[in-house]
Amino acid sequence: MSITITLPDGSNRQYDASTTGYQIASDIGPRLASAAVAVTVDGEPYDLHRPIDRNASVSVITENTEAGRHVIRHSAAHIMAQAVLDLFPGATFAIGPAIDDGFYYDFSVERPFAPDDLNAIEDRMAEIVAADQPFERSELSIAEALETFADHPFKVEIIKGVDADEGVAGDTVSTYRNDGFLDLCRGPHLPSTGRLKAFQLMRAAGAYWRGNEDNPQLQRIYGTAWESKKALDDYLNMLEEASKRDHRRLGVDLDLYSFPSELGAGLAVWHPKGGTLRRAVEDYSRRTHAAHGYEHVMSPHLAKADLWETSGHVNFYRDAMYPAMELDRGSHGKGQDYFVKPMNCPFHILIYKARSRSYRELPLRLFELGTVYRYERSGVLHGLMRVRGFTQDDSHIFTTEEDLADELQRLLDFVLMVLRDFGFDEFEADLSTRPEKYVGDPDMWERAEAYLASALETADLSYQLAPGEGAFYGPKIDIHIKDALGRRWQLSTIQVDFGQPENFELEYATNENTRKRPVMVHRALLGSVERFIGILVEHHAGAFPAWLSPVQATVVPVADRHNEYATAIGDRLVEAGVRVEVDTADETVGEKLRNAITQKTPAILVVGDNDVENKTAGVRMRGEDKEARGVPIEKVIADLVELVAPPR
RNA sequence: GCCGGGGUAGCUCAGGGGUAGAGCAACGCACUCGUAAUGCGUAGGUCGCGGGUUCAAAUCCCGCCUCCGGCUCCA
Repeated sequence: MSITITLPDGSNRQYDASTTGYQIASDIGPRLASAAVAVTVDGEPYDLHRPIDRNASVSVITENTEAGRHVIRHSAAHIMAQAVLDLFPGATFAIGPAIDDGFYYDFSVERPFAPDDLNAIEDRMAEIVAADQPFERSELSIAEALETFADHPFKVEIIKGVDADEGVAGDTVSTYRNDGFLDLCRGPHLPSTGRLKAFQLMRAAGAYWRGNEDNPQLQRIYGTAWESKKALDDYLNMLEEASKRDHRRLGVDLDLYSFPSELGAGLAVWHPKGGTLRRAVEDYSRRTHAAHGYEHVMSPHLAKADLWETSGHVNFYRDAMYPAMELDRGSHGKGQDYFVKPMNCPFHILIYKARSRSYRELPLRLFELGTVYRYERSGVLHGLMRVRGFTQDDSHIFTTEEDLADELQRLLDFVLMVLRDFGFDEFEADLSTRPEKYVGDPDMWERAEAYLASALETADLSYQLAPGEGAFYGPKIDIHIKDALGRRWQLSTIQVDFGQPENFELEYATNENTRKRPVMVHRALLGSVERFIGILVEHHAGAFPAWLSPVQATVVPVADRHNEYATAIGDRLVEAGVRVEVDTADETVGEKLRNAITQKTPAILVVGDNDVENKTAGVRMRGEDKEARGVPIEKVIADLVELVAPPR
């Protein structure tokens, strides 16, 4: 019997009903055949050697694509599990998917894996790869599978689970066998273990079964696998580059901030240079908000428990709040509980409520660089990226529902402008819609979701829908940026809130002198200033755009006798608004230059005899290894003034 | 919080029951130098904190703090 195979280019080929993806790939070309790791048949992933027995559209998955690497990594996970089960008698295995950049597998073992164990496992994996064992697919009924995996309780749970997605489809499950190792798996897999060309185990860690702390903790091993040794090396180099850019390391090298253990976990102090950087960021934020119709407000760090009860935080957010402090306790009576603020919104609401509001003053945009404190569990703290006290560029917009669409559009334009000004130009957005538990009118929700979507479309921002992921009080947009290493960070968030205006009974007077309830929008552009600066440091690898650099220019005198001239130039630059250092250290030019380069100073001015005589300087810009000699000092100053100008 | 690995000079790290080590940084002296490390010298440590074992603890044991990698959550 003959079947018709349709290829992605629309062409058709005739085959026997027992053909395989490998056969088809080979007919197209030998190079494709050797790069192929699997195929899709009418969109469904198939092993290369799994027979295709019907008319279908087939496309070949090659090893150098994300889909291809997914297959490679999934097979690598199997081979690792096989090695672990070989080496650790009594071990049982749970789940082992491919993930971004690699794979992991979770095991239940008698003792946690030690670093040396990973080497042994890697060696065993290499043997399995060398043996080039074919992966063989077969299908079992649920009953057969339960019997087959009776010794592996986590597999049994997966087989029984209706929602589980690991190889479960209808009445049967598929398994893959290579040599003596059998795993429950949906596939597809590489044709054989020998096709795993480049892999490395990365680390072991504890992980809860299904990510739930109430479940037993398993031992997870992370690995990475690639289509070639070169691709693996590139990835390892990227990790190396990332660790060189680590904001915690650069924080020390560039003297920006530190995390003294005397302070406590998750708390940072800002050194003068970090303080300067942070002030540049915050000044920019204040300036641009003022220019975009925001009014600056300020609020204290504490408020009475009553306020947090009205706002719902005590009910919904208490886990992340610091415990209450009882103040003003009299000699017999009970005092008043106060909470440190985890959010700024209730304060801004109180400002709104301070007097009656008219439709004429809406949208009212209240802005604050508000420092909030959230209790984060000790294990999750991470440099500036995850701290226990941080400052949000926070704003609450009070608007009529009629103005909401326009306001969201303006807001999104503003967000993108700000992120671009800091050097980010790749964005992705998530639109999170109404969850099962929600407050407010469903029609209003739908309208707000539509406004958010249309704002995204008008801004030409690609976005993913996250159905049901909105907060209970309103839908939201989250904006992610991609940094210089291609990593994705969530920065901005725009959240519509139907709940708080209700909680606080907010109103405004309409043009007909009736009372209506405003809609609130919570939004933060940089998110947390601390975290944002951590991301900036890593994105720019510490070589900040000149307007953000703590030191924008360093003046290097060639010898002692040029110190006076160098200092005079420094004074001129300070007057012109440039952040400058004059390096009069008793060192060679080479050493002083090296220090300034290591500190990633945007501009270095070297001055010697010729410069003193001619009122010039040698100018060496960051990233260039050729300098300009004898530049007239007036031009140097004018150029630097231009260089350090903020984007707006 | 849980699992694993760490904490020795400002930084990066070696050492491992019996007088605490290196490189860089710092400080001093000499050198006065034209685009990525001048030379010589000096100083610097309750070996994270507390308790225990021991004639003796940085080293072994216990507890705590803190950092790193994960789990979970999010700015």
